[in-house]
Amino acid sequence: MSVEPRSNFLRTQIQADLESARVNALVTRFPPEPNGYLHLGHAKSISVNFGLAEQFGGQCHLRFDDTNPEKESQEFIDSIQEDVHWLGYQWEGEVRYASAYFGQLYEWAMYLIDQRLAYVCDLSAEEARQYRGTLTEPGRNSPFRERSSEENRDLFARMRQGEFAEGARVLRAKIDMGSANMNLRDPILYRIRHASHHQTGTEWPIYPTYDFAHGQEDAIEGITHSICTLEFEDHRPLYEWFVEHLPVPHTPRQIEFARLNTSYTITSKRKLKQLVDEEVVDGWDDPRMPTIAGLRRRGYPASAIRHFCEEVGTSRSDSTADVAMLESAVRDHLNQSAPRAMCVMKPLRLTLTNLPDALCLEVRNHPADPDFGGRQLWMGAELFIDQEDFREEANKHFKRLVLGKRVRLRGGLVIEAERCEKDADGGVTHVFAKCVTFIPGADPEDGLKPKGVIHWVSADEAVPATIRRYDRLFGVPEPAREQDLMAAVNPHSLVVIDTAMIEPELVNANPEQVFQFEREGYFVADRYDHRSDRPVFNMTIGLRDTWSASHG
RNA sequence: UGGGGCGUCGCCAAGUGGCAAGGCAGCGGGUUUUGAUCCCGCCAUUCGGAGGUUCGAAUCCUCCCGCCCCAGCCA
Repeated sequence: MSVEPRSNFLRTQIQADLESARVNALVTRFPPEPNGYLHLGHAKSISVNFGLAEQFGGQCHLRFDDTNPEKESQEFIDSIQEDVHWLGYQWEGEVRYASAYFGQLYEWAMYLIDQRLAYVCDLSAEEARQYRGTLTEPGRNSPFRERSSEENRDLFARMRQGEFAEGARVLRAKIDMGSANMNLRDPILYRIRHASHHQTGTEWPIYPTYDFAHGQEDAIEGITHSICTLEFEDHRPLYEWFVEHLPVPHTPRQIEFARLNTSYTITSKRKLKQLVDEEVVDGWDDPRMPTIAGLRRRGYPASAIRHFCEEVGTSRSDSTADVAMLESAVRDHLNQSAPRAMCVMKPLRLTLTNLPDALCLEVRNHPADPDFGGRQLWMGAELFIDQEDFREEANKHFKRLVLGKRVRLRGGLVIEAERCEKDADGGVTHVFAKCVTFIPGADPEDGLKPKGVIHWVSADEAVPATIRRYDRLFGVPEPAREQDLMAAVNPHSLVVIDTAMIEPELVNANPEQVFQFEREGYFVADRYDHRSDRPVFNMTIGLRDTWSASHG
């Protein structure tokens, strides 16, 4: 089930770096800002960074890039660690924090000041924006650009002491206001924030920006390959500028790859939050959410998510992977790992008119893997089958139960429908059938084998259960492009069925345990809501269906 | 319109001058006590376009076209 690592530009590059001894051993890092829940896009980054370290016998760090206290919290730090673990990865050593390097970063800022490569700028945010110029016009030098090192040291030290108001001053690198690369137009290194930080409390009234922090964090940790997404490409010259001008202990290198987009899904934090806030979903871990917590609650195996990330590849071209690839990986893994069971979604009473005694059937838990063992199922005269599996009359394409026709009850006998009862509206309420065979697994003696098999549960033993059937949250392939996101929400993304009847053993399912309900799909015992006296299963994904689409 | 990237099958994606991998989707057929799984077969004479170099080009050169990113004291 594991996928062979396939060739991609990162592996090629790392291989070359190792062979040329540019680096001795690979060290990567997954550096989320703890300001939200991880989603499928993060899973890709995690799989790239941890996967590379695994493949090349290197290390991967987990580092919280916590340089902006206002948006971050401990809650996210905890959930991110849980998600990374759940995905099957373990970071090297302790969890790292950018905030743990604030002291070193401060010293390096002073170093740049001494080198006359950084200065305190008193321009307001609005003024700074005007001085920056535009994409086609160069910027102008700040009037504060030529302050002496002494004055800059004093001012920066006082910024650090908390003497100034937020927005009053910033520390900037002195690079080139005329650069065609906006990031080099005297980028901001530090800003004043009188905010409490989840790790450092009120120790720091100034916080380094991403640009001033990231490469140096990498250097401190000995990261050899700092892998990020394409939008940071323009930041690379700045990343390198700091590494070059500062006395850092290592020389990390930034490499960018295209972020993962998946059809029918959205990964914008703002939009996901909107879904939660407007109660379109039941929370960040709603089984319809593309968050790791949501995918987990949906029953998607971590191994399938890893498989998908590997299969989709890693390149530098913007692309949108078909969500069908993810679904295929999920079915693939679950087909092999999920024990089979039976669940009747819409029960229709079936009476076997000529069954002498209840039978105890021995049923396999997996059709292809004997290691799953078997279970005993009682088949009495009173059963439930699905309403969808019976018709009074039908053409030959309908391979289920039809009046006067035969069908096999999964794991049991071959029966033939004799008659049915209907309610005032003409809906079938009860089917009567006779057994054509009486030995489980046997074929009819007259040689007329049924062409269909349907699932069933014992009316006496089956237990009622709540089934939550999920479908795609959005009805359009690129919801991110929708002007009105809410209008693109699939109104049938969740259908709750309270009338389902399950095999009795299923009440003992462990939370998060996935079963294949035969002929229906894969279903997971809800992590939080499933109880033996009140079973709740979430539909992970349906079985591949090449019939109903073309035949209704 | 400045700078930086990216264009290989419906969707991903290998390929780095020598016969265009693979996966997903799709389509045919076989097996099957799940209309599932599994198995077999089909699915790019052509790589955004046009020129050029070469015995030979998706790969090198030139021009053109399209898409993405950058003007936060976010990351």
